[in-house]
Amino acid sequence: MATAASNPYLASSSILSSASIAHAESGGAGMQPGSGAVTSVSGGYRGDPAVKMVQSDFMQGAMAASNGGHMLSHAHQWVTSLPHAAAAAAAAAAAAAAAAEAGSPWSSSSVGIAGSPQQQDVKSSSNREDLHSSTVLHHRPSHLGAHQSHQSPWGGSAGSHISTITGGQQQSQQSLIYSQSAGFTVNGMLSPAGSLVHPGLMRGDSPEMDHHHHHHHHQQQHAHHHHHQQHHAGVNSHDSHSDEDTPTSDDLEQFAKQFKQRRIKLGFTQADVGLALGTLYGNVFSQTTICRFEALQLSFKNMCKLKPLLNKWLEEADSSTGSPTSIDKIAAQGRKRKKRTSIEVSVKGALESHFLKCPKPSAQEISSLADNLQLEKEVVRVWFCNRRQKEKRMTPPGIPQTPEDVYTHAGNGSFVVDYLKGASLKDEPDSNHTVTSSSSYGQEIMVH
DNA sequence: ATGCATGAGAC
DNA sequence: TCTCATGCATA
Repeated sequence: MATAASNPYLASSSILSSASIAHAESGGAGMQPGSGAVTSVSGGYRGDPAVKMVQSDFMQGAMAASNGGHMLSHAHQWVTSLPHAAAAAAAAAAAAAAAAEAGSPWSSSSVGIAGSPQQQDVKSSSNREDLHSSTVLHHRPSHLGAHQSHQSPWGGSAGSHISTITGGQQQSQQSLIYSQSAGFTVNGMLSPAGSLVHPGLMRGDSPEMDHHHHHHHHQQQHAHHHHHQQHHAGVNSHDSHSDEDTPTSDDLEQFAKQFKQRRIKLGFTQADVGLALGTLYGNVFSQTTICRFEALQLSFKNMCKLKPLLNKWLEEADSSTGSPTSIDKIAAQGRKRKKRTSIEVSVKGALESHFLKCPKPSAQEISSLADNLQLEKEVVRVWFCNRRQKEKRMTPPGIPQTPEDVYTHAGNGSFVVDYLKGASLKDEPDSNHTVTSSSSYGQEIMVH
């Protein structure tokens, strides 16, 4: 059998990346047309000895080590990369400031959308003194690709932004843990996160929107105690932004779009933003996350959580136009990460079909599947997990985000709309939605 | 821009 | 174990 992974760990040090030891574990046992997957190995590790191992670091290491007996029985192709460590001391300061500023960073009532192209709500008042703690924005004037896309009529959905919700605490502490603590002057309490914790999420829909009254959705499971306010519904005249309610999908969509435009105009890359967020509020984000936010490829809840932060960044960003003060980019990494296994297309197809039949295969099924496909069980398991997550994103892959170029004729694209609107049905412990296209499972959801 | 992966938390 | 939020590494 594939003896899966004959390739053991990658020696941490000294391995030169140039060598790619791609080894396909085509097993001898069963002959399969093609190897199941290739683990493209590239020397990971760009070790930086300098990077000290912070607690976080070692925590991770420990965990990884301990879990050795787990399921990754034989697959060992881990490379050491360093942990992202780092947040700067500045971050701490900033964070502290932020904390002070608003009892709850997230629940701030401030803001609305900055410069909206359209009418939109114009928030007034309720701005706090701000922290502007520093000009931590990295300037990155490099290129100004002014290719703003079209922002079309999302029309008016107006408002609502920010929410008190943001139950993101859960993981935020996690983030804090290993993203901060970069040595330096970081004191123990950098993060405000600890104090405010009111998870809970609820969602409302926008009253104004046309007539999709059939969406509802909560995508989150449980919300233990949300003392949220039910938020309006139809409400007030201008309404538009009641900071308390959860943004609607439309709000998020609009915000994301606007955010991207501004970001580009200001000359920042997604990575810059992610880093800036770290220095500003203590939570560092990767380019990936920013990218996904802009593309609405995050869960509804996640979008809601990030919006306030990005919104703040935007404010800071365009208020301090031209202020340099870039901070260094600390990119540390250093933990053992399994090499990314690339799954063959054919195999992916197989997985896709199985997914359609059963989104949540049992351990047994996974095992057999893995066996047939010559993949490690873990890989298969993870594949399904990721696949499921994908289903929950606000914007299914492949769907044009611009209403404009979209076929105006709503033939059946409606499904997409629905998807967007109700992007998340509360999920019961069991699978319940069998959405997705019916026709061809192909691999992408195609609307049209 | 995305695919595969890690880990903390909720069951 | 699964879900969720995130991100390294990649195509």
